[in-house]
Amino acid sequence: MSTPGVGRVQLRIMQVLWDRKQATAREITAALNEDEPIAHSTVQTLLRKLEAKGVAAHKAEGRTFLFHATIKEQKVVRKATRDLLERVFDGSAAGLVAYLLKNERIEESELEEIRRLIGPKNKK
Amino acid sequence: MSTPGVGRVQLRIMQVLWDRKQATAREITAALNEDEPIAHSTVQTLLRKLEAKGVAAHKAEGRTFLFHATIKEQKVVRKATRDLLERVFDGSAAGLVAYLLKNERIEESELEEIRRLIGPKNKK
DNA sequence: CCCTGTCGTTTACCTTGGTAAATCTTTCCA
DNA sequence: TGGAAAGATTTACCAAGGTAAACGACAGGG
Repeated sequence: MSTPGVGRVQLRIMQVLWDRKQATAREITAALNEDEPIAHSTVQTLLRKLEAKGVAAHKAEGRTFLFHATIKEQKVVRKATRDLLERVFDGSAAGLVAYLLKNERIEESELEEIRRLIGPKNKK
Repeated sequence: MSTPGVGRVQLRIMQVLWDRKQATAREITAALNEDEPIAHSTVQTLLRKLEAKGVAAHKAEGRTFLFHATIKEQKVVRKATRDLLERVFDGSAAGLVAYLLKNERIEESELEEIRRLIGPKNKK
């Protein structure tokens, strides 16, 4: 299976799991509520859906469940990025990079790092 | 209204409209079918949905409709990119650029263009 | 011992995107 | 002139994502 897609809120849940390695539903709800209101039952429903698609799992810790991610963040990042690339930039990573450089503000310190990543012009 | 989101296929339809300035439903169906099979009625349904959300419109040309986009491609590109940025890269354009440079193949000729866009290191 | 709060589970909607057949309508040619 | 072809419109599903109340089970305090 080719990395299932996760929705917006589902992703936020996954991010909590990646951050903390493991967390109870309650903890996740608390974490998400720092940004936007969401009912605990909603979080539980989403956790189920995440487990159903195999990207998260849980083990019982007494009466409560401890959830953890079963897929690497890298995979999800890759899929999300590839999606944008395919849909909007005709598959061209360079096109997206160019777009970002032209249209989004980037700090000089960050540009520095980017220059480093590209490396010097190597003449062929 | 803050630029409505358009789905995968809806976006492909919009891309045809941006390309050709205007097109009939038939022409759009034909264009999409070059890549993947899709029923004409599906295209028509989607065109309606696009009109409903105000990103496309039509004028009658005899018995048939001529559709055209009513929103700039730039807007949709921006929204889609911002979405990925917010959801996955914590809003950091530099983070996404770095990710792309590290994980996606980019041609040397394209790198050249990217270097140009960044500009030379200006020492502080 | 029982009541209440906390767990997880079940059930129920709503929206959006996608897919497409069925149907109404008009045109035009055989 | 009558019916097929081609438009548009209506109607119908299905899946996914999100939202959340309702419900059943249980542990722990008073």
